[in-house]
Amino acid sequence: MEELNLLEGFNDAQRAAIEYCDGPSLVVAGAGSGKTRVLTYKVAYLMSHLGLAPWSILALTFTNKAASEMKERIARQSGAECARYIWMGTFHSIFLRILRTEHEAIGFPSNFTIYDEGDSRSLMKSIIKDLDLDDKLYKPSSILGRISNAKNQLVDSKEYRANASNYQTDLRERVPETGTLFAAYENQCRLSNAMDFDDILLYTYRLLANNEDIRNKYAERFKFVLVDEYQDTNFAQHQIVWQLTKDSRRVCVVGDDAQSIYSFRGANIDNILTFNQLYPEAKLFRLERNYRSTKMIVDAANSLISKNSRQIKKTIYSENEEGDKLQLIESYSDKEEGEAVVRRLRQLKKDDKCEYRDFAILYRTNAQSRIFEEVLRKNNMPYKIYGGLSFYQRKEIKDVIAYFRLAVNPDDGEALKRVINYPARGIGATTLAKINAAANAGNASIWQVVEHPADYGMQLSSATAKKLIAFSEMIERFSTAAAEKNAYEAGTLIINESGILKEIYKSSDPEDVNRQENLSELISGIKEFVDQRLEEDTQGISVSDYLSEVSLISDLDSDDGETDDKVTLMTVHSAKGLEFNNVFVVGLEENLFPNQRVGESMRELEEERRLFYVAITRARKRCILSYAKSRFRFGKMEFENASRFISDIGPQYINVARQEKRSQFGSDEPDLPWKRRSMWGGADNYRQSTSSYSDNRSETSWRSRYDNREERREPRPTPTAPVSRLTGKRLTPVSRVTSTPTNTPLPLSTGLSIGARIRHERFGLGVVENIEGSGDSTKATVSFEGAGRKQLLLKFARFSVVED
DNA sequence: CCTCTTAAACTTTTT
DNA sequence: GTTTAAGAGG
Repeated sequence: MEELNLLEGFNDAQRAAIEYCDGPSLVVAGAGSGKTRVLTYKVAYLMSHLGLAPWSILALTFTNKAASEMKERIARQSGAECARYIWMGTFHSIFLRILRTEHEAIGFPSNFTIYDEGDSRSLMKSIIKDLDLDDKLYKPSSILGRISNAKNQLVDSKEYRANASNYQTDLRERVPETGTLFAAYENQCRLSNAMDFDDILLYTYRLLANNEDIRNKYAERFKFVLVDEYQDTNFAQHQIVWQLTKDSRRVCVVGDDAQSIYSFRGANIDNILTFNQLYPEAKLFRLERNYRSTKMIVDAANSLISKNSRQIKKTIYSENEEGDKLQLIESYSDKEEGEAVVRRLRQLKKDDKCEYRDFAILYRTNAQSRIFEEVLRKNNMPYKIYGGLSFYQRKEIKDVIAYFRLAVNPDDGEALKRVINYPARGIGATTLAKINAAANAGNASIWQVVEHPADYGMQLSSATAKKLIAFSEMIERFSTAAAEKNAYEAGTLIINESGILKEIYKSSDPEDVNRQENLSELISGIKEFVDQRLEEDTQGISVSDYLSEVSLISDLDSDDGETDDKVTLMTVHSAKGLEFNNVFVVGLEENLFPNQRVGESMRELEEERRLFYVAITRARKRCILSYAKSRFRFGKMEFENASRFISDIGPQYINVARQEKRSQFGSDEPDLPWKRRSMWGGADNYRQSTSSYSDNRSETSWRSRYDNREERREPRPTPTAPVSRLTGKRLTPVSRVTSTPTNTPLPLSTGLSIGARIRHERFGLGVVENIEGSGDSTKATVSFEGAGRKQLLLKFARFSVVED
């Protein structure tokens, strides 16, 4: 165990923040001010100086990443034993744990499932359909957004409907039935024994606020409560913390208003201000010294954030070296941006003799990652992408998880709908619709109807009834397995007996091989989960325990980042709390960063600016900004101006790298020889890395590529202009362009004969083995080289005869 | 009832 | 450009 007594290496402000434990405190911690270090030391201090037991400390974070990092650090400082018993995790994971224990008080069985966003959306969609509302007006995601806002304000459907002003707002927004939908959604969740993310907070609040004994139990258990990233908490979280600490008043919240970037999810900077109202005696500590970045970066970030009006006053400063100015790379297109950034990255790596892991490329939206991925791959540079569609979002994984969920909680309607006919077992949409209707009529879960169809007035053919019985018996077997075996044993049994394994291993397409790999990764993940818990002697190795953990993980936080040397690609949001020697912030264009939807809203614009502030302050040594004048969006080339945020930074902090190369788009000037000369001439830094590129692209090759491109835009002259079947008239050029058939369906009179060789649009080369029928229903049996034997209805098949 | 083809919508950001 | 939804063929 490390020596803690000295509190060495902390400045006065940090030390004061650590040592003050007598009452509530608010620590305003600027970017890079050693916030996490202070927090972890404070936890250690609570144990060593105040003698608090690990299990009497509650430390709440916002993300899994932050929680696991803190856990790790505390394990290093105070020993793994201590770290394990501290109540440390995200709001959602800690409260979920409490809710499972106290489930009776909120009227849920303990095995309730967590609906992710996809589940919520499909549930809402089916509710909208069931209520026969116009799906043009009622978009599941926007309705869910309204419901989410309400829940974050601790309002349930009953209260929502009781409040007339909600109805007025909904009426104005042309969704007057929102309250009805809210109630139906809530009811369905209850029937399915399920909660969504917001419910976890809402029910936790209810639990504490309505049950004084339970509130006391936890308020007394947690002798000290710490909250990280307080600026990102919403009202519900804020109120839960209040319930837990209003008596003890031993609470420390840490946050930075300048880094509040989650208001879209209900986060409220005002919680920091309200904190002072709720706890008038709270002490305020400011951590203003930045230990992470160079003076240049800190000053630049300060100059940016000073453009925001709403903020707590503070002066962030750095005592580190001066550092280089920020750099701005301008490119003509998104593709060139990718190349320029990677080129610069390679150069920096060479100059500084540093590693790939010293670099991060940060962007506003996940969609921007693709280009950088491509360029990095082309350059054989290792990279790692965070975010995007996570492992647990993949179809095959969600299918397996759905079976697990059903095994633990058969009432889980969304899981049931997902797998009742996967793998195919002849229970199709028609049957499911009937079951659903019966469930709605009887206010029962789908599972109840499946289990006892007759009780709900279902009239089924004997074949269908048989299939349903087989399905429900299977689920019951799974339930038994989930209850008796550990997650790994039960999991493999389920994957086998459900038919998923067979389904996924039945073909060897590259895509299916990929799914197979994912499936085996999932299985080994479950094994790891079980083994690790056995090793650590942690309770809970059942499927249910596994699900609880998995349902709150969105990003794959397999932190092998320490061991392998890779460039990091992520959104700015997910970069929060991290740091890198060199940071590229890319796509700095209007309508992208700041994002399009910001529009005129000053508040949202300021949030975007804070987001940019977060991006810049991730950098220790160098920060490189980049934008492209044109970019592919929504399948179209779009032109944009540089982001206003670039000019929000004082010009004295930025160097503009010269544009190096002409694009084939957006310019009517020819390729410029002098531009290339300037690269050779060594006027800028990119000389060596770009030279080979421009070499390969001589004037002629560039020109011919351009010309080809132009040519392709013209409608190609068609040898035989298509003739409308109905009118016999020649089709207009317009419709010809939109529907140019590459393979005109062969007239039947062609006299296709047995033994003929044909080329099919999709299946490739094949030999006709048999022909049967006549007229429109003429069928040919064709044996294809790649795709095997197929039956083709000649009326529709798209193929051509291959002449010998 | 399943699978393939085509059309439409879509992009913030995360628990 | 990508993914998902609806529609139609087999």
